[in-house]
Amino acid sequence: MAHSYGKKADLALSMSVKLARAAATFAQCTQEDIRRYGLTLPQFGALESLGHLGRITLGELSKKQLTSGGNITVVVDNLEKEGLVERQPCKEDRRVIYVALTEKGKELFQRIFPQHARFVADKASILTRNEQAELSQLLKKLGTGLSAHS
Amino acid sequence: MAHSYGKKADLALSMSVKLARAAATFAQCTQEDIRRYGLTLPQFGALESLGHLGRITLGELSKKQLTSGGNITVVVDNLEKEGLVERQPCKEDRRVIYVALTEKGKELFQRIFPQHARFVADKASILTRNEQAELSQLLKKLGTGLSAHS
DNA sequence: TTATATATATTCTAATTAGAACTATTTAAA
DNA sequence: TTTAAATAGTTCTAATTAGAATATATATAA
Repeated sequence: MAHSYGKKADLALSMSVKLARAAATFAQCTQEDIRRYGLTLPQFGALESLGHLGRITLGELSKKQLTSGGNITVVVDNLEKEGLVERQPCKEDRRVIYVALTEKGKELFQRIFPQHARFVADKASILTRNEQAELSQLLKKLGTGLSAHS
Repeated sequence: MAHSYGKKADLALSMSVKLARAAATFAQCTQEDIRRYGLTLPQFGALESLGHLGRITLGELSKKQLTSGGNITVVVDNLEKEGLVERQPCKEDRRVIYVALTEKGKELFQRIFPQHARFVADKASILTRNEQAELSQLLKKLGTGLSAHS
C-alpha cells in the first residue's frame, strides 16, 4: 500500500471509506426511485417517519432524520407547500409544534411506500438474507456505539 | 411490527436505514474532527484524494468523491481560494483541467491526515478488528454491486 | 471535409446541510 | 418572586448537492 498509517488505522480508514461509499451509492439509487414521485430524499424520509410514527414534534422529526435543528423547518415548509403535511401547535406547551401527514400525504405515503419497499428489497438482494442480517447487526453496533460516545 | 411489507422487504428496509444512520453518524463525528482544521467534509475528501493520488483531472476527482459533475468545481474553487490546490490546464487536451495540491496543501495534508487516521481508528474501535474486516467485506460487496447494476 | 456526437468543465437553480444567532416559552434556582 | 438556564422552533449564512443547461474542445461518421 502506498500510504500506510499502521495496520489498525488502515483497517479503520478502509472501513470508513467503504461505509461512506456504500451509503452514498445506496442513497443515490434510492433518490432516483423517489424522484419519480416528485420528492427529494429528505422529504421522503420525513414522510416515512410521519407515516410510520404518526404525529410527532418537529424536534422528534429532526432527531429521527439525523438532521440538525434548523433544517427540518425548511423540509417541512416545502412539504407543507405541497399540502402533504401540516403543522399543529401544541396547546399544553406553546413552544412545541407537531407535524402530521394530511389526507393527501397519507394517500401518497400509502401509495408509494410499498413500491419503495420492493425497490429497496431488489437493490439489497445483492446480498443474501444472511449477509443482510449480518450487515445490519454490525451497522447497528457501530451506529449506536458512535451515538453513545458523542 | 406495526408496518410490514413482507419479510424480505422488512429485512432490506431495516438494513438500508441502519446503513444510512451509521454512515451519517460516522460522517458527523468525522466532520467535527475535520472542522478543527478549518475544512469541510467534501473539502477534506478532495484533499485526501489529491494527497494519495497526486495530480488528477476534475472529472476523476468528482468520480472519486461520488459527487456529480458541476459540484466539484465549487469545492475546488473554495480550496483554491485557500491556496491549498491549484488548477493546471492540460496542454494535450484543452478540455481537461488537472487539480493538484499546492505546497501549502501538501503541508496541511501531511500534518493532519495522520491525526485523522488515529481519530478514525479510535471511532472504529467500537468494533473488533474482525468485525471491521467483516463489515468492510459486506459493504464492498454491496457498494460495488450497486454501482455495477446502475 | 463537414456535420454530428461525445467529452470536459462551468454556470445556474432549488433544495439541503451545519452551525450560529435569535425569539418565545417553560423550568429551575437564588 | 425574580432571575437565570434550558428548551423548541425559526431565521440567517456559507457550503454542498443534484440536475439541467451551456460553452468549448475533441472524436467520429457521412
